[in-house]
Amino acid sequence: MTKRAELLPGTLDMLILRTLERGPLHGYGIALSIRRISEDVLTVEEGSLYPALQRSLLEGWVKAEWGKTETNRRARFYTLTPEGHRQLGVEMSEFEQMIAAIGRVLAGSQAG
Amino acid sequence: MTKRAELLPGTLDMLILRTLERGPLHGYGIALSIRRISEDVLTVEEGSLYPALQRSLLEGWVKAEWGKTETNRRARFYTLTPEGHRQLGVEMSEFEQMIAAIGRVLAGSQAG
DNA sequence: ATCTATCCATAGACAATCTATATATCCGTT
DNA sequence: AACGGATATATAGATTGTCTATGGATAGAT
Repeated sequence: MTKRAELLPGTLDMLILRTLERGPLHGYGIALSIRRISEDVLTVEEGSLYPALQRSLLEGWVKAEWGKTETNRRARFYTLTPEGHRQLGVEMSEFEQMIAAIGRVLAGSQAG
Repeated sequence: MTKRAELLPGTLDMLILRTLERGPLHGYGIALSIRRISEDVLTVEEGSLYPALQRSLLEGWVKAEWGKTETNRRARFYTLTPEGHRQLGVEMSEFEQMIAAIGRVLAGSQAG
């Protein structure tokens, strides 16, 4: 059976940063948010999420602090930094350029 | 320096199959075609291209035979099989579904 | 004859994702 | 009080895909 990817590789950091642009959130909440807004198309596995958050911390795109959720659970809240905001802009514009280019290659059989 | 990807990972097979849907072509020609149609945004490196073609051969999505180019050069021409055509349809529809989902996350409009 | 562009192909490095696992807590149910 | 399910973080290891680097071959132009 063909294994269906849960995520388009190379887009996870962008999705996380965009999610955090709406406000600080903990890891689990980020994963839920992406899944819900994507209407269950995009599933972020823990094994992808936490390494990605570590990368973003190292890059200075997010900062983290421990806190409590609304339901009184211990969780680590991530906040977008100004660098992260800038990075998101870069990634979104590169992504859109690529999608447009892919669209040009794909166009022809279904575009009409 | 930030390393810019030449290609959105996970899309190469689809781009190759779609290129071959227009007619048989050799590897080098596939790379040139993708680069030109994408207006230099997408660059397919040899180290990505040939392994991808080998995968597609093994999967039965393409078949290959040696021939000559218009300029009298020895080249291996790849042709899309019916299986490859079907596979392309699957990959394009999954891709579009993902792009739509990513678009929802990036746009931030919650569907209700 | 030498250079450039065309053409195929592989090995190894590297990065990103997924699978699997471990730990821990809160809360409702039995 | 014990249990299970949902919440929550995190890492190790496997897998996959792409890129870098390299090698070889040939046609045509200088």
